[in-house]
Amino acid sequence: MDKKILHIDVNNAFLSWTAVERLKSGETVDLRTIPSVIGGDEAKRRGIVVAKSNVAKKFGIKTAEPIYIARRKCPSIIVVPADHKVYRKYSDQLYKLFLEYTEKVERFSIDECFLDLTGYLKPNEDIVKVGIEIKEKIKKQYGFTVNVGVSDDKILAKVASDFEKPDKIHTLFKSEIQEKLWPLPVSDLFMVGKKSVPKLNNMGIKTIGDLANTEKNLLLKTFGKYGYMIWKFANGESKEEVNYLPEKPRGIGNSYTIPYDVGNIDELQAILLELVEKVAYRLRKEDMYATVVNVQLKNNNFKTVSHQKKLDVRTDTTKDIFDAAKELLNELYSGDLIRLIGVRVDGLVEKNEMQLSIFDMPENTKNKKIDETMDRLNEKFGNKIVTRATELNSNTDIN
DNA sequence: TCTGGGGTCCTAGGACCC
DNA sequence: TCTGGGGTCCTAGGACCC
Repeated sequence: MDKKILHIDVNNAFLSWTAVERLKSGETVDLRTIPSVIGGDEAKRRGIVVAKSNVAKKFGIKTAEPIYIARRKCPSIIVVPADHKVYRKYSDQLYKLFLEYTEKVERFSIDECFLDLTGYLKPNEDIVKVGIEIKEKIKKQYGFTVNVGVSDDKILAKVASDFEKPDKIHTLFKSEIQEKLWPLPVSDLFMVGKKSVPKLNNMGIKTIGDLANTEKNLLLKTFGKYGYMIWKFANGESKEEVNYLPEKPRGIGNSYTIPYDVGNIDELQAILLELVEKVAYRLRKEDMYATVVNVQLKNNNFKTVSHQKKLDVRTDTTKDIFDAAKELLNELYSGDLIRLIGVRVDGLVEKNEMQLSIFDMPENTKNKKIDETMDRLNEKFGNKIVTRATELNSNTDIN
């Protein structure tokens, strides 16, 4: 049976949500009606555009570009900081609303969901009508707009929601791809980014239609798996499912652009510990163990290097992760001036089941106890109240 | 006061094993 | 006695997404 899929995407999500929130608290200016962006703190060297109003877009302002460039394009631009709590709130509200239509809702990102309505429509009920109903309900109830893509293929639904914006619904059924999809530039296809476009263009592939009609094996030979994937997307044959069951993360990371360049490994190590504490805390919240630790450095020339290390023993303790991360930092650090430092845990495995035996040996229990206590105190009194910097940075073994 | 941060997945090459 | 080949694991880096 043909699938019935909606992809729903909030228009200028962060900016719209901030605008709505501000209007609710008495602000009279709607950020959506003036040149405005959500942006990072320039003084802290995080000054890029995260989201923009349609008015800002008319000035040629682009997402992810430095704010000083945006300001050059529009000197009167209003820059507003991000507020992830607000975004989470609206995202959750949307998700709940979608669940009224089907239990098969995939949260693809904070502001995008796929809805699989296959088998959830009444006899003769039109999926487009349902899409319109959802779109209008959101506008009326919450005061922001969304785009809706409708298709019998997941990837096509996603591409469709990206057609004309804002506050629009578009269909892109498999039967419509020749007319609606193939004339578009290949860059409009999901997963075709700015590195692939010139390579495809050099092969004479300019439109999605060109891609769809290129010999599959040529793409496979030139681009490997990736080539075959985008070929399937271009032909409306993604066969992708709406993954509505919550999934455990594959990795957890935290990185930090330091407001100034750092050329001192002790200082890097101190920052690394703070990052590890956050990562390890989240890992424990997920009830998972890590088997790989990864440290990344970006120098003042924006060159990025990373090292990773598989652990002999899976762990969720701050100490184990920090010990590994410290080693990796020492290997990596060559005396450059460092702009960003990051840590990730990967190869996550679920805690449940057997697996206990040798990993719960007595020498580990003390570190676990420390972590549990720290987590409780941090939850009670807020982060940063408690720090173990001295213990973990000293040379004494806390075992 | 020049360029974020969170992810996922893939690839290529080396080590190692049979 | 002139250098196999398949498989797995590990690592570093990169492409892409929002």
